[in-house]
Amino acid sequence: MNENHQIGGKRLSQRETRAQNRARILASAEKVFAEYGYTGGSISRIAAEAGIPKSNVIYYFANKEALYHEVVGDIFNIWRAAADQISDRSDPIAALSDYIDTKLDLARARPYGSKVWANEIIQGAPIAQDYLETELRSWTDDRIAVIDGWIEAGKLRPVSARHLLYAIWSTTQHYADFGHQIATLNDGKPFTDAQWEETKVAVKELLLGNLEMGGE
Amino acid sequence: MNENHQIGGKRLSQRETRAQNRARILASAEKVFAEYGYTGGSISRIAAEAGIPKSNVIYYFANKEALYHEVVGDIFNIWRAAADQISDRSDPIAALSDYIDTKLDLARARPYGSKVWANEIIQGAPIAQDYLETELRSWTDDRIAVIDGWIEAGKLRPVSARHLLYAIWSTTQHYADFGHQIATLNDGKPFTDAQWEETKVAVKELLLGNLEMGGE
DNA sequence: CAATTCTTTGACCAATCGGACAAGCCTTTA
DNA sequence: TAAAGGCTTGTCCGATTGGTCAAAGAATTG
Repeated sequence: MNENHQIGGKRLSQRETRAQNRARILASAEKVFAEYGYTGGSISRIAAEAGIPKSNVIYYFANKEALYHEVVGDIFNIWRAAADQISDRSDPIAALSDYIDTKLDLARARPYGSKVWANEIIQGAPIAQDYLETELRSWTDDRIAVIDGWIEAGKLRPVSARHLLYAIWSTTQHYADFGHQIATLNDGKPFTDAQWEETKVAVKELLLGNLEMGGE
Repeated sequence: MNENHQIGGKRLSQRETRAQNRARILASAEKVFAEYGYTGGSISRIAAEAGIPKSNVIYYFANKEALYHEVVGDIFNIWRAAADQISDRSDPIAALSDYIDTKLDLARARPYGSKVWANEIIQGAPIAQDYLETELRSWTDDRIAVIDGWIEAGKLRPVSARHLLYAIWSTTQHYADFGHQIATLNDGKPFTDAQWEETKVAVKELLLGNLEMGGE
């Protein structure tokens, strides 16, 4: 009996074991790929992080690329789900505020995922290219249309919807991807709860403060 | 005689040869490290990019880490020089506008350098930590003081100076680091001159549009 | 021109990489 | 409980890595 295959002393079925092991490997892989990049994130390092032998990683994922592909897909799907909050019918500023809040929450909750994605794009998206050309492309076009609709309806000051989206993505993800730099400039300490709240307020004010119609 | 050691058929001195070879290797290393990361950017790949044997790279740079260190230091110094444009005495909006313009120009001119830096920070700054703790730290503190001074003097709306700096860094560097994603969303084509100009206008409007006192 | 120094390069090395594979163990199923 | 299938793991492999070294070539110096 493997000690990993129980929770609170209760033995797990093979189904549960499989799910648990895959999840553990995926979490370790996300961290290791974030910290060392794709090439530097070796299977043995991922295995050590997960506390299992290297061979066991290969057993659950056909090869390194397949494992990496799942890690990248995970964070993309999480972001996509969060992005669907920008609904056409809501108040523009409220919708964009929610989106920024959610993105910053994710930057805090899943920094490794954000870093893996950043790494992937920096290196030319050898794996994620399909996501970019299909899902991200259509999603972006949709949201730009929504924002342009708001502008035409007079609910939002005229701005470049595309560059607004890019600014939201870059600023929010910056707090994950460059978290180490930010922590170093914060006396080496990661942000506290209060500092994350200040960040939300500041980012929203900077990016959205100028978009409200009839502003002061 | 080595064909590399001449410019326009004129033979070069050893001094010139040395400088030329080092520069060529550094440029190749910046590109390769950007595209493959530190671990993935092998010496042989850098050598191939530079068109010389691997041993020759090691001859000019003691080891891979030393070469990488110079690449990282180069881009940091370029950014620092650009940042000194934010002078205390200039008009706040004009100074910040110039800074954003310069950063976007650099994102376009040196995208590989920006990507190497991003990679380095994402991975916890194993090499650049000293830059962060000394030069970046004091530079950031200085500029925050300048911006806060502007606010106290009533020249700028009250904002978080720190988060404003982070927003400028993240948005401008995003156009380099995520250039592949942006190009994919731009029908697979890199930005034209006109699109870069639009970017400058849009970024400045988004980040600075709300900071002017007595605004409309 | 001779001696010295600098540059170039291929051969070589230990370490690590991703991955294959087989043997043994455990769980499920009939 | 017996057979079958899934899980775990150590061992092994060719390829690639960063780096050493010696020998030969070219430039500089006296």
